Amino acid sequence: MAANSRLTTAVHALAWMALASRRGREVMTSEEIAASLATNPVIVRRSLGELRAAGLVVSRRGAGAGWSLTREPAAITVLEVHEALGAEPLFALHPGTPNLECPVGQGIRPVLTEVYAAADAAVRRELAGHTIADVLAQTLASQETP
Amino acid sequence: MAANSRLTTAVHALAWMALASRRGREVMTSEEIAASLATNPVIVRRSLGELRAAGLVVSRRGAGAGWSLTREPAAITVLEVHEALGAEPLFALHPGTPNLECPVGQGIRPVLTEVYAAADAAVRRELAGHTIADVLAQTLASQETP
DNA sequence: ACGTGTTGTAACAAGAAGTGTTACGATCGG
DNA sequence: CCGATCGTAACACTTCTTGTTACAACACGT
Repeated sequence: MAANSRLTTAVHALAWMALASRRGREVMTSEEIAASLATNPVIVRRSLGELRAAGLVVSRRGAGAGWSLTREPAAITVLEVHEALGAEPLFALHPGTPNLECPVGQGIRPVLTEVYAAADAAVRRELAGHTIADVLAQTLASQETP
Repeated sequence: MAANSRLTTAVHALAWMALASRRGREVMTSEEIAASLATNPVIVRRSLGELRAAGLVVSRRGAGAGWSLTREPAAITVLEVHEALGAEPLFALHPGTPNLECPVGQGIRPVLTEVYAAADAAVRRELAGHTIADVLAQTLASQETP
């Protein structure tokens, strides 16, 4: 369970909200969203709470409250979701400082930092190429062939 | 401490072995390598053990034993190191199965699998563009300007 | 104004993974 | 045969993620 499934949770929730919105249901409760994910409503609130901080969704309290998208699904990229969740670097440098008396230990960190940044940028470019609308369309398309 | 520093450890070790090899020291003990990383020899043996399984290094036991590269540093890409360490997927799908009665829950998994695979491929392309020799050269170059 | 439904959060448990340490058997060169 | 070194198991510690329960804050309808 090491790898992050948080992006999956968030994208699924947004796609589900996008579909409901298209059907006229603009507001959804965390419980309804959790039902689609087969998980706990608190998980949904936590995830969507981060997306709200990034401005992708809004929530209203009180009776008849819930969550809504703030934009068209076609205007939300998976990259934005990823960053809203506090994207962590793919790779980390040494846990502690390496031996600086060694030529490699002294100079390798900036080099690896650059390599890792390039890999990170590549992931971002890839995620930026998909929107919530794309994901939803492909999800529904895969079910039209019985 | 969430992110993987294993790639850093392994690349650092290989670069250090490459430098030593260039200086005539073909065999290094895990203790010498650990000294450059400022960590425990067992950490090094664990990392290099995975690289040995991938054929990137060899080890010899007994007195005067240690580790050696099996190829020129210019022929080892960072991608190979990454894969030798058992590269895990960047993102995971749902921890459990989502609700299959929901159209999104039913169809989203293959869609996300594709998106994640594309991101993975992008990282691999990036890492394939750097070799141990590159990393070592850049590491040493950064120290020539006092 | 009240009651109800929902969010917002805190607290906690369980599990997984990474890092580091100690210990000890296995192996090989001299 | 001895000593150095690998190979590996066992363990502790930390951090992260997921999931759960609990409860206060809040807002809408009546």
